[in-house]
Amino acid sequence: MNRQAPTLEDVAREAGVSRATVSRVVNGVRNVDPAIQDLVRLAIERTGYAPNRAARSLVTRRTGTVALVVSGAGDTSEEEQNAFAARVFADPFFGRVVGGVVGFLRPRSMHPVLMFAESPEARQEVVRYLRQGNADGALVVSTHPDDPLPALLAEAGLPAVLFARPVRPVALSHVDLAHWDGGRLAAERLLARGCRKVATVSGPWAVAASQERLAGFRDTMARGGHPYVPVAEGGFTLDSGVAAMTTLLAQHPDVEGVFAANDLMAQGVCQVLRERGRRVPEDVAVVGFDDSSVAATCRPPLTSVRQPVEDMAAAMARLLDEHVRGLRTDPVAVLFEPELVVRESA
Amino acid sequence: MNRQAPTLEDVAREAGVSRATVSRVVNGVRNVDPAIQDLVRLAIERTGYAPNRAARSLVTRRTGTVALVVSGAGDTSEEEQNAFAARVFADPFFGRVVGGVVGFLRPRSMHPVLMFAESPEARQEVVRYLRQGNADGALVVSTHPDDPLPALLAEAGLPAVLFARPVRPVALSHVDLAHWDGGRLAAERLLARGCRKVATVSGPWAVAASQERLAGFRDTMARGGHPYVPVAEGGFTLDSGVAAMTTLLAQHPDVEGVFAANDLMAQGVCQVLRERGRRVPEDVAVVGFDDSSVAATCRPPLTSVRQPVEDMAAAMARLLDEHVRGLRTDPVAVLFEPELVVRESA
DNA sequence: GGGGGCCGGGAGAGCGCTCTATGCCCCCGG
DNA sequence: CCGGGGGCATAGAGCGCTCTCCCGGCCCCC
Repeated sequence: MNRQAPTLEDVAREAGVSRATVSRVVNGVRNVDPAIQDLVRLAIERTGYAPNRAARSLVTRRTGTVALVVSGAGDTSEEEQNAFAARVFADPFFGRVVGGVVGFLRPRSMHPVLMFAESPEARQEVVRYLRQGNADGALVVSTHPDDPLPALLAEAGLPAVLFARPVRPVALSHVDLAHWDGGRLAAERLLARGCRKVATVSGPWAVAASQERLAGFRDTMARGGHPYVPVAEGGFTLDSGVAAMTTLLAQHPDVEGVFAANDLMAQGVCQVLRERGRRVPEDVAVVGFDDSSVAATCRPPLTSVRQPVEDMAAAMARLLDEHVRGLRTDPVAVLFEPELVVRESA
Repeated sequence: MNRQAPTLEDVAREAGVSRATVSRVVNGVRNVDPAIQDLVRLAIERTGYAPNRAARSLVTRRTGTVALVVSGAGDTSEEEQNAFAARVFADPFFGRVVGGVVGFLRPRSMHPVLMFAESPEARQEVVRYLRQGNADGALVVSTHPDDPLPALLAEAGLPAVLFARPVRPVALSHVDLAHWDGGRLAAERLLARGCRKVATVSGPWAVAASQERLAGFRDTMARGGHPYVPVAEGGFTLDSGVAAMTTLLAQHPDVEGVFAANDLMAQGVCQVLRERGRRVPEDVAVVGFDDSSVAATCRPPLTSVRQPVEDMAAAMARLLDEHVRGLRTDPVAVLFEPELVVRESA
């Protein structure tokens, strides 16, 4: 690539018009004589012109880029930083988020830049990145309830949208699921199957979503005549599901139905049950949460409460776009409804 | 954010020096009087200055951004496009690639923008994106051997580095694994365990890596006195591993060792074996490939041929950086050595 | 037939930064 | 005491684009 990239000036000269006219054609604004439009388009074709985005965004103050930030908790050690990305994507959830975000951005010729904010320095880097005008705003997916990044962004007045409602209120828009209803759906399914003895593996206490799923589940079970439901806390990982179910089974060997707060843990639950000689769903029915890819590949395939992650991620991108363009100024919360997907496990 | 972001000019005024001096301090070049440096730094602090990247890259013709492209095959239908991202990240492999890339980029204040090129339009978009100067170059991970993107990039003279050697030679640098040696390591392990009857689940024929892993495995088995090794072709997915193993087991019920060309398929292999009443590794030893996260979470944990994906990804980023900065002009191939990680499955 | 509005196009001023050319000042040698 | 040189800062010219004026011509209406 020795030859310089053609500029607006070159195209203008080629077409025999002014820079401004070419710019108008490129951006499709104002009325330009159709004949001249063709002339310009031809010149663009001939010169192989591609508008320089740096120059454009220098004046428009827009970049067409958004930061997609996966934000961790406090202070991840230096060594763990490299593994953070791999760990994050080990959960099929994030692939779906990326898919949803890209689905919205692509038709608009926008692009996501991937950032990880699992340490104080990394968080500062995110803020700096946005302040420098590298991206128009941030889509933040927190893996930890105490994530300080949202507050940092709000404080700096940077456009951002969160996945899930933050524990501490922050002046940012977010999307979320009606977790309580998700818990309800799981309970209704187990009740409908006639399960008498029911237990649940919840997510981490500190996570609001865990609490709500649990509340929805318990309230509904109570209404169905089962006021007491044993709970074991998990950490949304397969291993934690195994551990929680092992505990539950020791205390309640006669369990007939289990609700796990995500599919990964439900998979662990199934493993433990099978190893202990219980058949799923004949002896014990299992309901998962998320309807992620593991729900389908699990043995047996999991009945799961579907979280429309792609739609939620797309909505995040849409909200951010509206904030960036000034179409929306006040923070807003968009709530999605879960749905029960019945497979074999319950 | 109503107040305008401070500019170099503002800082210069605040510090009582010229724009150029502030620029020198910010970029740490040339000799600037230490006293004045402090003065400037103080002014930067006070004004909360952050250099505008668009303006900078307009003159430096560098962006500090690289495109991380996951490139598919031919023409994915419109509906599938959204799911492509999710499918891609369902393979733990990509999470590791992202981790390796970010590990290299971050210390240099560079960032990856995620792109998917699974349709002709999407490929054009990648080329356009780079030609517009949105990113300095591309890191390309192809999921399909016939991927036309590398040729497109080479033709346009855009800096790019590939993961894995392309089938059709292309004037681009790439990193790759010594796949043949990987196959050899798997064979040696099964031979050392005394497996007599051995079979293998290969990757797709069209993929060069599959061929080489298979060749290394077969050649080594032959040298060990087993000239005939049954093969079933898989597609690097869990389902395809299940299907392939089902076929193999039907034809060779007395199999004692299985080499699967990646961990996902090895997991499928283990599932089938367990369902058919075979114990792993007591009855049948299983060796996987990649040493991905599923290798550790699989039951039993998989003995696997480790592919240093993070290192390879980091090397891609480093090569791209060298190409972009003109430190390297001719394409180069960097080869990595696999390593056997012994767990329980073999 | 003349004036005002409107439409299509051009000129030029920046956007915020880098970097070259230039100038100032001080120190040193003759 | 003067000329020369080197360190350190400044001035200013762009980088490629958008966008606000502004101007010329045409149409329409009175």
